[in-house]
Amino acid sequence: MVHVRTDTDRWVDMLREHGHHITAQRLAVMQAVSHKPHITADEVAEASRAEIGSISKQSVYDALHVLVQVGLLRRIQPEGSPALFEDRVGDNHHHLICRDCGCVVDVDCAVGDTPCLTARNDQGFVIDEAEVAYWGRCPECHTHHITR
Amino acid sequence: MVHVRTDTDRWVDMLREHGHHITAQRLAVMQAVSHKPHITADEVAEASRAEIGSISKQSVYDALHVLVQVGLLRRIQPEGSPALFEDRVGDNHHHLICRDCGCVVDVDCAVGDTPCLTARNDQGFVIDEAEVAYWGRCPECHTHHITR
DNA sequence: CGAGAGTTTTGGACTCAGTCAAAGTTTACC
DNA sequence: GGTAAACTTTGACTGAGTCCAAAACTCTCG
Ligand SMILES: [Mn+2]
Ligand SMILES: [Mn+2]
Ligand SMILES: [Zn+2]
Ligand SMILES: [Zn+2]
Repeated sequence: MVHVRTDTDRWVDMLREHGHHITAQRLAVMQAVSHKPHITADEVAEASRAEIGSISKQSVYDALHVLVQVGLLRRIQPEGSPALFEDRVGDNHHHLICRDCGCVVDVDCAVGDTPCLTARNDQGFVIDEAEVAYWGRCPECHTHHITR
Repeated sequence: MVHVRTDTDRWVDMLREHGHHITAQRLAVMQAVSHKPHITADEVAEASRAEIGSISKQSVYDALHVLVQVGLLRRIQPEGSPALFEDRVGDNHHHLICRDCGCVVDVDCAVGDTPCLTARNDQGFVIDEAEVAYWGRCPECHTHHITR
């Protein structure tokens, strides 16, 4: 019987590689985020509780921090929103954000793979990330807006 | 004697055009922001108090909101920072942000004038702003970091 | 398997930036 | 100058997240 490498296996390895313990809480948090990208800490808590019975608010935040550190999760925080977490990492993708309903949608980088890391004049800064947020209205909200 | 059109004149006109009252508080807030770009609400309060004696926290927030609305100010909010205000508006410039000291520096848009408003695939969104934040280390922080 | 070291989780108090709401004050306009 | 609308003040309140010290757990090694 062949062993199929599951997501969980990957998460476990990644945590171990970085010298972290494997806990039910951390796996539940990964599960929650992988099932709903751009999820809030609060929603993660809710989903994790459904999964493992109970988890404290603090553990959710701790787990999210560790998982971001080891590179399994990415944290974004649009203005006016609490932090959002996603498991699509390492591809430097960007986000479309609706001003009305706040929904967030992935969008591939317009420039390339390791892209947009070059500002026209970097003023001596050593840049490691270019974060792009496109603000506007999602299709639904736009329709409502003009037909009102 | 010729009348020289001051910044204050411009602020006053702009407020009036939008049907807002001219108040000492609003002018003091404009003054504060124009003297220190990327200033926090708290720092605005402090500076305004020095200018006009006293102003409540709430009035500072109210004034900042109105001034953003009429287009005299712009509000940005890097992750992990309270909101920052600046009077350089309408030029779609972007920001370099230091991960260590949090300092914020202006950088011209890499694309052009009404630029970067085109995502590769906008998924039906009607985009009105492309916000770009370049994250990294400022010259000083970078030096300290590698020589430590 | 069992013990010990080191890590993680918990719950509760706390912070910080910002908002709400009601009463008092100022501004604009006739 | 008098009036209505707009603005400011004060103080309580919220939401998201952090701090802390004690209790519980995971991992490693004998
Ligand atoms: Mn995303
Ligand atoms: Mn700026
Ligand atoms: Zn929408
Ligand atoms: Zn710095």
